[in-house]
Amino acid sequence: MTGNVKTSDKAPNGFEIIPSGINLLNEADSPLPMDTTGKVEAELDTRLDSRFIDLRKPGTNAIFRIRHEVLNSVRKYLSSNNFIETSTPKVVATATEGGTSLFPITYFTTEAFLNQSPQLFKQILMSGGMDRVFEIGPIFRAEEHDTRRHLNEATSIDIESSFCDHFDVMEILENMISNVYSSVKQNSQKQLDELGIDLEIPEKPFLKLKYEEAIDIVNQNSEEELVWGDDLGTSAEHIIGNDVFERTGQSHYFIIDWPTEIKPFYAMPDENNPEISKSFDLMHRTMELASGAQRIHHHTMLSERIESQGLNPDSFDFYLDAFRFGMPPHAGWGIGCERLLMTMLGTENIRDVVLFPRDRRRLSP
RNA sequence: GUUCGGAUAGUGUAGUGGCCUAUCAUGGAGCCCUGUCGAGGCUCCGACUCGGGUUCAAAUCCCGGUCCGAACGCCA
Repeated sequence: MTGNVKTSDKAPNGFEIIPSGINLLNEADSPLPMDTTGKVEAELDTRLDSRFIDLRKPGTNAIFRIRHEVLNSVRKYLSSNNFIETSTPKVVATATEGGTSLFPITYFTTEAFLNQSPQLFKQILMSGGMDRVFEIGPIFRAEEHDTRRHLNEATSIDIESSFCDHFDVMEILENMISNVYSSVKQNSQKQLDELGIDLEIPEKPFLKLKYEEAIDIVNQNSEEELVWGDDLGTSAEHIIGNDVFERTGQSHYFIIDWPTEIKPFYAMPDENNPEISKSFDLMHRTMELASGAQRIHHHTMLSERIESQGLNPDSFDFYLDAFRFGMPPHAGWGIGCERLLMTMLGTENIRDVVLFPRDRRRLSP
């Protein structure tokens, strides 16, 4: 449309165009798959089937502009703290950590898998003298989970840093989270307004709750009878999250001092008490956001840990070799980008913050 | 994977055996009105997830399939 733009008190936006010409660029079919004006809600499933229309709604659009701001501020923050961005393979020969199921694919004539985490590769880089690295990329999990907070393809923000322990990287993590919140508040206020969100920046430092304290909270506040060594289930996470929130008014906190047995093989056992590992989870009141640890940097110890978790060290040669020629002590973490966004914006479903989510039932669009 | 719940116009919904040739909103088509609003008024259009069963009678009850949601499990 061409014409003169005039200010007008009566126009909803404060201005209007007095047209002198209209040129039809392309016609739209009718009816539309859903309403874009906010008069009639559409269910998530309907919206995802027609993302191209859904994205025309200001609220949906705002989410993805904020997502950009989150990733942009993560890159800026980590870069300015001497981390360099890396890209590691998503097509891999073996399971990363053994725990979760992987998607098998055909790679020419052999079987390969989609990677569940850049973990092993970023550790290899530590041996190569790339002292501080980060990666933002897709991870794939073949778990048949069916919840509001799981995806089969997610975006992971990962760091690894040499000459650091778990406390050092926890500090980087909480600083980064705080920085992301500030950046979004500063640069995406229009989008936050569109979503009706008054963003509160989490207070630092985040509470550090010991695993054994977390267990006590659950046992005191519920019917559950957890014993040392048990993993924390969903309802336990909620009980702990609510307890922390009531006491501190904060949604973010760390759980530290996890039993070595329930953490991945590469987590460093505590020197004074090997039953406990130098690992942590970053929790939000509603769910787990990140996990990290100081890593084992001794070849022999690592090889033994792989074996004791029922895995075959031979299939980890490509990884273990990096520990034989001078691996510095190092630590790192990985945080789910979608969970970070979801908890920040308070969306009901993680699929709300992914353009084209992949879950157990959805492979298209 | 387990348990529970659901599926009605393009979209979101009402309807728990006969009053359903199925409600309302939004949308579309048309007419009227109108400096502004999600403009308004009127007319019309458009749907019971699929298959089987019960019954004189099924959107409604029963069985199975498909799809969807929630909690849990698993995990980030």
